[in-house]
Amino acid sequence: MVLRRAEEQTRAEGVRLTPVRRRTLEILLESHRAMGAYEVLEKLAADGYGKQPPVAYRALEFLVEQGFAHRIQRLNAYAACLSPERNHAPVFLICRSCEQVAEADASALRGALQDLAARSEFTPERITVELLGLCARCSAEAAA
Amino acid sequence: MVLRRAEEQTRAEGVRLTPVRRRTLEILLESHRAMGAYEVLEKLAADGYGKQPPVAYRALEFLVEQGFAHRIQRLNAYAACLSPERNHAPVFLICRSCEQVAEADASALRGALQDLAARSEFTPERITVELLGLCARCSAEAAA
DNA sequence: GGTCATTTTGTTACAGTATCACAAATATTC
DNA sequence: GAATATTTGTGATACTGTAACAAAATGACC
Repeated sequence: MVLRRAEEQTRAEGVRLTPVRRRTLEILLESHRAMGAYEVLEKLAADGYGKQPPVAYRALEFLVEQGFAHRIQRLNAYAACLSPERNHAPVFLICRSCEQVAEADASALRGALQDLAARSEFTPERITVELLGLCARCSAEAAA
Repeated sequence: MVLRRAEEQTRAEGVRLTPVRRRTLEILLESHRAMGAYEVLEKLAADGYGKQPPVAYRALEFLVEQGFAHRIQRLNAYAACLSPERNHAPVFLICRSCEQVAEADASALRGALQDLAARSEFTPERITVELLGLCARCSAEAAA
């Protein structure tokens, strides 16, 4: 069970699975859905915890750091498409330092993703593959 | 050249690459980065176009529809991790109808992604793979 | 060219998402 | 139990995105 494992792991790591944090994990587990931070916040507030956004954001951040939860990504930024063939599914290489975005071709991944979706009887409509990290130049600078 | 191709394609499709839309594409092309909608808006406003968010959002939406730009995804929702081993890189199967999130294992993709990153001399730190679509139940309901 | 329907642009107003800065409370260490 | 560090809570505010509607531009038709 996930909660039990979380308790053990936090004890082992010397970090604290405090009541808010624990309750936040429970909320995510109970819903089985992707939840917005404000949705989590409402439930925390209903249980007597703080009512302000940072309460939820901090607990969620902790869970993500510890690997107990994931941050599901959604829309926020735009980049021109450099190879505008119809229906291409690019991989984005996003540099977190200079914010340059490179596109690479995802066709090698496509087959694997289709298989995976088929095994779960899932019908994919939009595929998102992003690598966040450092581009060649910035990682050279970081090393210098 | 991307702009020229966009002109031809829009003419062929019978849609209009109006001045704002064209300028928006130029702005994205000039920056070579992922730009937020408000950043684009500032530049549009400086060029004498509208100053309100919808101006940028609409132009960007058009470009994405036509395949001239991509929407880069960012943080918005959270889900509990069901297999909290350290360093696992899950694929998310997100149902756009019921919002359930399933995790599948991405290890099959990992190799391909590493290769791809290596070829671009890119150092990945965080990998995001998401499939947005319909889960088995919702797609059955949609068919009914 | 003038009229009509359609599309596009612009604005106001507002909803949703996220962070900063600081105070109060709680644990941990010695 | 006093000192320190961590965590929680609050108010204020910034950033991101959308709804609704009016004005302007475009295209089709006569």
